[in-house]
Amino acid sequence: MSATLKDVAEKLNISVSTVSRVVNNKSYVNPRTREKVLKALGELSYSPNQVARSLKNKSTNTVGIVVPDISEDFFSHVIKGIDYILSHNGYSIILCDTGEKTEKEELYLNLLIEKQIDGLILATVSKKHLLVQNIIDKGLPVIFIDNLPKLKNSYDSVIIDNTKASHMAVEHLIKLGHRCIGIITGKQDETTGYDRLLGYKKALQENNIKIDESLITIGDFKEKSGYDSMKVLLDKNRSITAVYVASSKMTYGAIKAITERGFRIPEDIALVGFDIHDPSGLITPSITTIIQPEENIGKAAAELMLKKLNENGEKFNQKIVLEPNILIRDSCGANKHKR
Amino acid sequence: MSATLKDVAEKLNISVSTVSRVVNNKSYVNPRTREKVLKALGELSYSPNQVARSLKNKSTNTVGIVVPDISEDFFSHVIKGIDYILSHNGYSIILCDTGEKTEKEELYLNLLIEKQIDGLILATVSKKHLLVQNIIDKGLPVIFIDNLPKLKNSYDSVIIDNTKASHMAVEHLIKLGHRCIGIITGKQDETTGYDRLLGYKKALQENNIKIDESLITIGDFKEKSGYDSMKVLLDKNRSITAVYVASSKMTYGAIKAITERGFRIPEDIALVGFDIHDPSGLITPSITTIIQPEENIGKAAAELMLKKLNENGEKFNQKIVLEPNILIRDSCGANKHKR
DNA sequence: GTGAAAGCGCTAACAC
DNA sequence: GTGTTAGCGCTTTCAC
Repeated sequence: MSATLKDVAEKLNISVSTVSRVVNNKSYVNPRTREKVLKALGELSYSPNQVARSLKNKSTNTVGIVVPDISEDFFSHVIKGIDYILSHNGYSIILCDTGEKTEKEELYLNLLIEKQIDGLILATVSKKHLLVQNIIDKGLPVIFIDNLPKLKNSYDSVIIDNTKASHMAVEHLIKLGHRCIGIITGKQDETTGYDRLLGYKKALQENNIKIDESLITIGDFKEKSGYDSMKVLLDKNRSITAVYVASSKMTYGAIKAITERGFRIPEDIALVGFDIHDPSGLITPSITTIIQPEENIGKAAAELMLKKLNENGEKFNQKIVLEPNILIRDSCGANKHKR
Repeated sequence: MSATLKDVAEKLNISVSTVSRVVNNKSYVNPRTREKVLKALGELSYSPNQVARSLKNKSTNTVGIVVPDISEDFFSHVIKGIDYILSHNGYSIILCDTGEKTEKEELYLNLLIEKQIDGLILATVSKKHLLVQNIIDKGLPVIFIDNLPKLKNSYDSVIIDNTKASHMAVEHLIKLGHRCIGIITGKQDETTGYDRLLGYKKALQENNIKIDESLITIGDFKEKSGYDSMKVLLDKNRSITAVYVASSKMTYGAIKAITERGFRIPEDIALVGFDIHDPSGLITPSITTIIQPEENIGKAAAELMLKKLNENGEKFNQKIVLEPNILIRDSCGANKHKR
């Protein structure tokens, strides 16, 4: 076992409070005793017990992070950004991967509460917000990322402008001459899915293109739904010349469907994807895509968290909206296409 | 604030110990009082304070995970595996991303000690093992993954058979008729880099191919070093027909170098990469690659950790070695190639 | 079957 | 400037 304040105090025949004072650099301590203590601290290689501190201080310097899938590029990068900021400010993170399961999310939230986290950053997949509402009501700082819940009051969040993201993607296709543009978005009870459809519609309307419901498909952000939706689009609407797919995995699925049906990208179908990273630079054709500033989302969330943690008790209810980017690569070609 | 045992006890005019007993289901409690307590627990929505428990029990049910870069596919998948197993066993994880910095690694290790973690899973980048040696000597369960340190005694680890991985890769190239095969491996003071070179040499020797030092290059697992090393290989050795690259990022770099020099894969240079995932299936040419069973590495590490945690005090010093896989795709062609 | 009491390691009034 | 004390919320002997 490692040494405690008491051990050090006994060794020097002084009181624990004095030792505590030098450890924490609080209030004056006689320089001479201070020296002695410092020396003893080193000799016994004292290391403060944060659990005891936490119990006393009612603060663990820990924030919980709950995400659906840590192996997704998006989340791993967000987490990297969070950890970068929080670790520089004396906080550590307890990471929880829900595997996109609502029940697991609940288990984790309860566990985190028991562990007395100081704050929570949450990418929720749940539709029932009772628990998280309780947590917020209790006064624990909570910041939502990625997907936003429907709660009775406003709350803190860091997201990208999903409407704008879609708008950018669809604008791009329209500028290239496409008018019959399909979309594969996410479920409409998730803000990400909803907003991404909204931006699509807005872009079309602004360009006086009639919205054709047969060009709209709803997936679940997973690969198979992208594949299935794309097949539906190709079958239902023979004049489709372009498609915008609102998640990375669905994009992969959609591309497989397009290829299987014997169409070429971008010659037959132009495509804008989402969150397509391609670190190898070898994806062919390279995919024009919306990119979220993941690490910055993480950093912004962490900074907002620090603010909430410090200006204790204040309710900010900030909604930080970062700008998405569009990365123009080859999957839309450069010119007007007709199929 | 949430209710404490004391709150519940006072409400019922009984002692905290009784309440504690029903919460923990320990020793007999009169069924009638038990009922009453259960009811009160619910009414006050009691939630145990794990910090207090931890202080008392000297166990936090938390394991620290320290990795160089959480946004790397390899680590994010390993972590997913770890969390999957540990969360099912009542443990949570504190995640630390060192950004491949030795100093940051040390900071984190000290922090984790202060937070009184019950165990540590570590992918170290450090060459100085003083601190981690101390941690092990203290009796804290430590498991190494990915890269292994040189310590005075044996220790627990979960890795893949890196020698075998290289052997498989090079065998594959030899079978295809290549005899002049380059390698880009990692630093020789890291076990990963060393073992991967070892397997390369073994495969050549077994096939009576003389080892040519000009075909061996050492990178640092990052993209640029793969790029630079490949250029060196192509320049130094005009008869090279194949290359094996021992990390994902270096593979990307190497491919860029090959392309820039105007060579084709696999026609001019056959290539076997490492950890190339390609969820899109769109990388062209698709890369034949060694694949590590990441989630299983994580799961194995977590299970070993649980074992150490439970059979308290025992020293296992197990070295769990998982099998790598080779995924045959297109980057080696199918036949004998000469340049 | 239940309660009283000590103590985990620390901090922070409050004395002196 | 330093020591004494109480207490954070919990578990666990030890009595009764």
